[in-house]
Amino acid sequence: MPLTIKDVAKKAKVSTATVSLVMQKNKRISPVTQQRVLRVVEKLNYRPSRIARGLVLQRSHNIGFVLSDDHFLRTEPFYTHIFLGSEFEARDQEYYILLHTIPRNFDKCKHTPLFIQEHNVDGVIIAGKVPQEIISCIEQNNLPIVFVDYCPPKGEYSAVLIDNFKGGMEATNYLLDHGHQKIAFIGGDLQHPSIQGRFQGYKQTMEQKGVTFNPKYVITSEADTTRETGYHAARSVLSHQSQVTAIFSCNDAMAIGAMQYIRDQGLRVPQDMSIIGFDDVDAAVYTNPPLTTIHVPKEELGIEAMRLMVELLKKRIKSTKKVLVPVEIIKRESVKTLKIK
Amino acid sequence: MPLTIKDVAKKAKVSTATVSLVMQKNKRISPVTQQRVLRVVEKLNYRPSRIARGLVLQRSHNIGFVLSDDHFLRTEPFYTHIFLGSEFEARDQEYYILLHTIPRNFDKCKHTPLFIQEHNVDGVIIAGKVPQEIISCIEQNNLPIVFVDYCPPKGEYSAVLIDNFKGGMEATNYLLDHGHQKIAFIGGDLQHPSIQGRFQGYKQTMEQKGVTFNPKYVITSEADTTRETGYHAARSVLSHQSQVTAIFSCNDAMAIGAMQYIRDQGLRVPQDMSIIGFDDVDAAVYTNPPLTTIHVPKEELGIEAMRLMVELLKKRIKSTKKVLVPVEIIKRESVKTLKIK
DNA sequence: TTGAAAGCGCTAACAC
DNA sequence: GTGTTAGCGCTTTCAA
Repeated sequence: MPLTIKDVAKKAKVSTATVSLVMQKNKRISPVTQQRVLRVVEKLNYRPSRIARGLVLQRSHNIGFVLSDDHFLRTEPFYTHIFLGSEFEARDQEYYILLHTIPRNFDKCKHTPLFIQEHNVDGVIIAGKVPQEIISCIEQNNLPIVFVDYCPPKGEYSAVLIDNFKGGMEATNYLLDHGHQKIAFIGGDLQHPSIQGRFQGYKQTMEQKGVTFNPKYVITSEADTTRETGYHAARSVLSHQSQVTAIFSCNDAMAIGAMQYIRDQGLRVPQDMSIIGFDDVDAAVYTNPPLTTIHVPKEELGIEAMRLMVELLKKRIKSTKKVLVPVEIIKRESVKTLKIK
Repeated sequence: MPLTIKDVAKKAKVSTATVSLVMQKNKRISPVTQQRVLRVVEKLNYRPSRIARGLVLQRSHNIGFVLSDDHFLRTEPFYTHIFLGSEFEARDQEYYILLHTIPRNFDKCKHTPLFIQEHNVDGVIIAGKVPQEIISCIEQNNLPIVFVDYCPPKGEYSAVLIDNFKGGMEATNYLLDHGHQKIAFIGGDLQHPSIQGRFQGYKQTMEQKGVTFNPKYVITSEADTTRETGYHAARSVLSHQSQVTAIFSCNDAMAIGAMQYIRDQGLRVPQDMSIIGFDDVDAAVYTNPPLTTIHVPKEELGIEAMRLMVELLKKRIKSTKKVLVPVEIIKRESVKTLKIK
């Protein structure tokens, strides 16, 4: 019942091949027939079936987007923004995204994306850390991969990454410039490249500026980087390192948790403790006081990932490319200028 | 290069028809050949191509999911949860979701989902309010629609809706039970069915309980239902209706904004003003104090929508069905018991 | 119980 | 410049 190329061909009194060529804006067709066909197309409101096209072209024009539901459901909607960025760009490029979230209790059989084996995607974007099995499966099927915000340390991969190191430097410099010297770093697993990058930015800046780096000021015992763990990390800092005047948190979620702990202790931010975050999450505007942080262009990460994927798809040869997305400091009200120096 | 039904057929020494039948668990195949084919399928790790299947079956096994990006990007990730609910259920049912977000500056030509005309979805789920043109376009293409959280007042549609009226009643009853009588209602456009439902629940409960309903306590002049408008609405209430002891906000976002205003005035929640929200948004746990609110099972809304869609797709005949999802009150700390009564 | 063959809607090589 | 036709991977009649 739905409209097909035959209907258009019949009505325009041409062959289906001609219609097909016109739809592809092929030059070989005379302007006259082209106009005739186009008029019918418009009148009938015809669009070639993506599925039929996909079959003959052997390309689905879909891109898989894989991330853990844990990441997606985070209180701070960081990955949501990345995902939406990719979605916007996909639409611009006339691709569709097939989202696949991975549950915490990953089961290889049950949770490997169907779209891989069913040849329903041309490539897949992986946001954040996912089980290695998924990556292997995609590679076995010879599909191009673009990583966003996380890239396996081993192997040659295409990826869109945050300039974590530079962000760490900027945050630390900002605190230093405001007279802070005893700066704590709170974060989760230092093995994670993002956290490590941010930490290295902090550490190296301290050393460059001739401020002694004190490992006691570094709290990275927490497994996760949530508001809860930020709360705990702040407790560690305040109870054992009372000289600390500022905290650089590896992300906003932990910074928000830390602020909560500080407030619960009857102290005030920034009067009694300065704090700077990383990510510039939605909630950072609404904290009390608003959180000074390193802005990560989340939509842009997603957009760049999609662009990179399309680029990879265009050139037939396998190649890898890394895109580093810049960050910038957003000055709000959680850092105080220290007079005593 | 990718694995096809032919490869399996050849290796199992049967025809492609037989393989196809086996894949569909068709009884007509003898257990012996069935086993033989299945073994090859397993060994080769074969899965029928979704696209080829789609072409011959005339079903894409994709479901479109349409919502405004405005809704998706809200500070409170309400629709994100609905979307993820649908995604979970889709995977369970071996469907895929094609997301399509609609920008604020909707342009009929540019922003009508491609997947409709390209026969790339079997049906579409519409979450929240979207332009009428989209709905018309889907209907013209004879695709089933399931609405979530909003349903056009006119016409017979399938929809999954929140029991807003009951939620409004529960919230109001809770305040009444805690001794409040002068209860303000703050909300956005009363024409919106959700807000209207919540408001009616409030109004009718007041009247039923013999508490005079005072229209002056109703602030619905705001166009939107954001933290900002909640802030403004609270200002209206506090400056003109100083007798009010409690506020019922039509959603959590406005409630959070209202709390901010109250705090900015040097007043405290709930000591000086009680407040109850609606939605049970992620942030409601983190407010100071945590917000008492009406919980809306957001994932479930998405799941139900997807289930309804699949149900519609199974029975060939057109039919409509409405699902009402229940809500429940979540008691936290933003409502005080009034002693004076 | 199994296989041959047609055909889903489209593209592209080739013929005219 | 345009039409004919084979075929993408699969399902499904129909025949054997």
